[in-house]
Amino acid sequence: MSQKYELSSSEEEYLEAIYTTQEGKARVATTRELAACLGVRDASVTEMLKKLSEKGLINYTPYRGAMLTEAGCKIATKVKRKHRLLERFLVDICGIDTHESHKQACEIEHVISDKAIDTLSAQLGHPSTCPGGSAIPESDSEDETDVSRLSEVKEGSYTIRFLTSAEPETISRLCSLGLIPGLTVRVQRTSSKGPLVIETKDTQIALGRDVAESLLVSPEAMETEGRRRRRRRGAPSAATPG
Amino acid sequence: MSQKYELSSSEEEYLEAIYTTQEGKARVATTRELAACLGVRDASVTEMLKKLSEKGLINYTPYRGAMLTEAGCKIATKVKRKHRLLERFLVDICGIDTHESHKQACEIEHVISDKAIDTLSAQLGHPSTCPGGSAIPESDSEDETDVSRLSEVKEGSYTIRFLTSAEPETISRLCSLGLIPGLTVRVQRTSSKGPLVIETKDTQIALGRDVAESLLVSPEAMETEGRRRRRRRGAPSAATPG
DNA sequence: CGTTATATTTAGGCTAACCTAATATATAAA
DNA sequence: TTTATATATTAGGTTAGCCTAAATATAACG
Ligand SMILES: [Mn+2]
Ligand SMILES: [Mn+2]
Ligand SMILES: [Mn+2]
Ligand SMILES: [Mn+2]
Repeated sequence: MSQKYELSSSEEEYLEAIYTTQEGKARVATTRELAACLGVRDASVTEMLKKLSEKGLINYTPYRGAMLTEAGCKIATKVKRKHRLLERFLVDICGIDTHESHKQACEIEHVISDKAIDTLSAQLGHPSTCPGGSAIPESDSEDETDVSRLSEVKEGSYTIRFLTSAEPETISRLCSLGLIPGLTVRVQRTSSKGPLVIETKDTQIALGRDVAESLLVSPEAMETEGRRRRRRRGAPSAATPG
Repeated sequence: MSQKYELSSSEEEYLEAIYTTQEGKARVATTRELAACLGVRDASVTEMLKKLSEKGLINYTPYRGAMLTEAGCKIATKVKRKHRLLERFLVDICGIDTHESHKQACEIEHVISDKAIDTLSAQLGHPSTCPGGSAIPESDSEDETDVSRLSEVKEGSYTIRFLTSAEPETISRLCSLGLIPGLTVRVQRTSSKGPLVIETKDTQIALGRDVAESLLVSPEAMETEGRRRRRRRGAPSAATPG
């Protein structure tokens, strides 16, 4: 049933392109369209369409065009989701320009795992669109992570998940305060105006509202499986020396 | 001089492997070692060593082994840095297990840009080791973090970034003086002893040395190129629809 | 309907990065 | 030093994914 083929980057790329041309109106994608979209020659497209058809990922009628099958659509959607989330990440978090972020996203999308991308999505607050405005498909695996901006939470304990800001200095500042992912902080007072006072292990810090906005936190974690595993890491593995 | 070749993932991979076998002791890497490390056959290694040698990235003596040149080492270091930072990211932030994170990092490292990885490093608080414990090489591009304690700066204009103190009252005091994050102040005199005199928009304030210590400031920001560009982004580009 | 223009496929090549098998060199043992 | 073993290189082959040019199918037009 569910193909456990390992698809090549190129095969995924073609599926993604078909998905894109079909987006919304569900018409067939023509050879030329795809060639233009992918920056390859028509002949290369034909070749790949035959292969994808044999794998049951598209319905292909020679001289007529191609259309994703259920199976193909599932894969394409996943890839597109990764692409768009990665763009969000690269643009919003890393401050990469849109052209570069597209290029990088379109490579990383083929190697990043489903699990990693779901976490990333949570980190970003489950955005619904990519920087260009296109919709980001939902994940099929349910993964509730409760992430919000530090500037919006009420009193209590929170774990820092991520620093989001395109401004390097903001990040530097947060780092120099030790406010890095993994740290648990207590939010002390939250008057709707003025600085936010938070307490770390040994210090109190007042943060400007704007800065607090760039800190993504989740409620002090109950012991989750993922976290427990993470804490337990450490023992340098001889097998994967980095 | 500085090779503006675009290297393939594979070429980078070999450089990285040579780097790894050389790490610490600077001996040559043998064909067999590399083959084992990369999971390919000896013959494939020989082939690639010749190519890398021609590109001036390694010193290769047939039957003897290979060693990175200055140029090759620079590239290998960059790749390794990316690898290890990505592992940190995938393990710490995404909760991926070490084996998987190694595999993913080893692919992403070849496509993620220098700029993106530097931002990521900052996000993670500039970690010095990968999850396995190996050192993460420094970035060659300087990334200014310019935060210091008010008690230590010389005359000039500064912006208050944070109030840090173990004492809740200190923070309250500073807040009541209007010394909150975001405010720009001029430091007037800095005798090495005694109170510090600072000037805000409309007042002069004398601060005790100890209090000044809990104020983190950065130099009044000039408009940097990076910052300007970043602020300007935004307009969704029709060219790269995600 | 025939003719022309456009879109698509087929045929035949190329390159990077692998591989196996055969050969050559270097090192260790006798 | 000669021989045996381990290591490295060369020669020749395969595959995926691209290409160009030629052949063919479809669509558009008078
Ligand atoms: Mn892609
Ligand atoms: Mn893509
Ligand atoms: Mn790699
Ligand atoms: Mn690697």
